[in-house]
Amino acid sequence: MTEAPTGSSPTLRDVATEAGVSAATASRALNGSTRNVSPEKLALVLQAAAKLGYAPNLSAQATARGSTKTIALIIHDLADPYFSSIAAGAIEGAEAAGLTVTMAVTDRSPDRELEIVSTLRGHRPHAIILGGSRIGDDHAALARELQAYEAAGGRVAVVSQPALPYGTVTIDNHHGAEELATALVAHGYRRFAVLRGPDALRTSRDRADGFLAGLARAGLDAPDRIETEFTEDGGHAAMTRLLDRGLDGLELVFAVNDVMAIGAMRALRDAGLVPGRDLAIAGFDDISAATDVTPALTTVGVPMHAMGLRAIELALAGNDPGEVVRLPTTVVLRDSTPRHRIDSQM
Amino acid sequence: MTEAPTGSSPTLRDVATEAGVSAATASRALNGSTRNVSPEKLALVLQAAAKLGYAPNLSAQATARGSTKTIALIIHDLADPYFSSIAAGAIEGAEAAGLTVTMAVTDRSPDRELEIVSTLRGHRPHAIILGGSRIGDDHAALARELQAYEAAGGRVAVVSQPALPYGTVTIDNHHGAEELATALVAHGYRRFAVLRGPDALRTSRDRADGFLAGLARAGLDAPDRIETEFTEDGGHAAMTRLLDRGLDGLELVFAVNDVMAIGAMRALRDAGLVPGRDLAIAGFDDISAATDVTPALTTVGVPMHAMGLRAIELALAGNDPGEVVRLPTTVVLRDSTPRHRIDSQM
DNA sequence: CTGAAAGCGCTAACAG
DNA sequence: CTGTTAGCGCTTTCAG
Repeated sequence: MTEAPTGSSPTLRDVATEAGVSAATASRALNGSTRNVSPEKLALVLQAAAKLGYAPNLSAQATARGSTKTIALIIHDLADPYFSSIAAGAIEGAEAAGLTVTMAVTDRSPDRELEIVSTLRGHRPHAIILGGSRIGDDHAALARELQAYEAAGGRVAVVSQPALPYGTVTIDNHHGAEELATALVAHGYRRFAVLRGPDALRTSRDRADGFLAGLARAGLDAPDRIETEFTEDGGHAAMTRLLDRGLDGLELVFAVNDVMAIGAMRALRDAGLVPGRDLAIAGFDDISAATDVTPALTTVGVPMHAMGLRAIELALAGNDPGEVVRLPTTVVLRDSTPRHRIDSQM
Repeated sequence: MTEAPTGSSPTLRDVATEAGVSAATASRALNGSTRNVSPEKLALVLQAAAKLGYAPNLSAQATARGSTKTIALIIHDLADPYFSSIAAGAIEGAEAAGLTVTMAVTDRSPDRELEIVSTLRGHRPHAIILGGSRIGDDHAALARELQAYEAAGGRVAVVSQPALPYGTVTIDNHHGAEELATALVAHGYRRFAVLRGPDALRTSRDRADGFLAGLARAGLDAPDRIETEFTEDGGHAAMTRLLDRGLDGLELVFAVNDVMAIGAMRALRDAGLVPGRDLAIAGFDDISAATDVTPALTTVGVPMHAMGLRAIELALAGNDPGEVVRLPTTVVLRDSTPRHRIDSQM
């Protein structure tokens, strides 16, 4: 691959000579304590810089200073609204702090994630943000890499992974799902099924368990649980399976995330049924698509943008190493779970 | 047995001494022409690096080499599926080439974009990718900044902005919309309205114009044009306005992008109407939400992911400076525009 | 093949 | 306030 020579960018020295001052003065005028340089020279330097179209070499700055103005953000999938919202929040927070965001995507592969952390470490970023829950439970290698980074003075913050010993911003998946269950029971529903993701996925587990807990608290039996992929197609497939088997009095299906729920709705329509009327559906996350679908999807709102933002703050503040910030979720009842008729109460 | 001092990462020299070789050899073993170092020393160095958890300081590497292994990606809005898909494609391409992506978002502000280009230039990235169409037509300052970057050996590629003198990957918005119009006319539609974005937005203009051209070719009159925001709320507002004013025989509304179309569908439902039945709707982009809504949205498919990918390739190849890659769009007819009854053909 | 030495562009003590 | 002098961590001639 062609190595484009960056040779001809004007350097600090160019600016300095152009302005008739020393490199040190130029540096001070452009960055350092602006206070200590005379107004005239300051103007001269600024003018020279503008004339030459000077842009400081950030790499050189970084090596000289020993620290960078960047934040490394690792997420699993940019095309997923869940992650891109977190990323948007993180970027906003970073920019507010005058930091640039470097970003890499893992495609949900733990191996790739490990590799990325290792590479990113080379950038000596101010902080590394892990933006999403991990697939597996095997953190050993990742933890070691992170450990090394932190030992060298780096900061780490994690979104939605209460498993690592770093500042973490998360939500209470269990509680959110429990509240949803309670609200749905109050709406008159009694016969549920749960569409859940792979068991290894902590998030999925917590949400499914929370939902069951909510039902249990209302004195209801544990519902059917169908395991499937954590994706829209997964939701579609699971619902199709459910339909094949016969609904048999089922009133509401809770999918552990919105995309699954949306897939389930699609399966219903494919079978000639109307979501919300023939079978109620609820999801989790409140991605923007939740209000685009018809009927609008009942779900649990997750403050994704805020999570990204808070993760940055957590990393930058750097007080309590293991601090956990738990952001509140909100049950959002929409048309996919209309108030249920009383006579179905048993 | 040298222990890395707490608070800083092990350096190349640390690895070198640990392995009992010179820094130069360590450098060669870890990066340079692996050929020129003896197998034993190679092994020694690798082992030492692993033991110390060494991660090369990329900034230092960059200053020494004068070039970086990064690509700077500038995007308008990460939460918008259109841009995040482009970004995902770009990231994929960059990673395939062993490059890291640095990313900044402009929030659709030209000033911010300019500022960002200026800052990014300081990173001396291998290439800068502008990932989306610009709001205004005033490129002067941006062009100058980019010019300076390129003069210093940087590469630039642009997505969807045929206005700048750089490698550009784009789609034929005009043609795509024209084809859509033709297809819809063939479906029996005759009375249209167009929801368009701000006039300054080139993309919006081209799509609206293309649609009109398609109708004109079929011998139909120019339809109503409503200008609004380029967002879902904009689509909602415009459609609401349209409803207030009375549909008056209107059969189909074409919104210049999918999010606007989805907003319009929402407005319809808010008014108690059924999209697709009472009024047909079509959009442009084919974002994933287009298949989530009910009825599924007729639209023009844009290969966003591929655009991001090609932009990287274009930048990296660096042959023709002003090369324009035009990716094909595809009309996708879905349920939001059912075949129209013949008797409405007037 | 390998080490010594000279930078890369910038910052940060130190004297003046 | 400002110039001089050292580096930052790494790469890369240039001799051996």
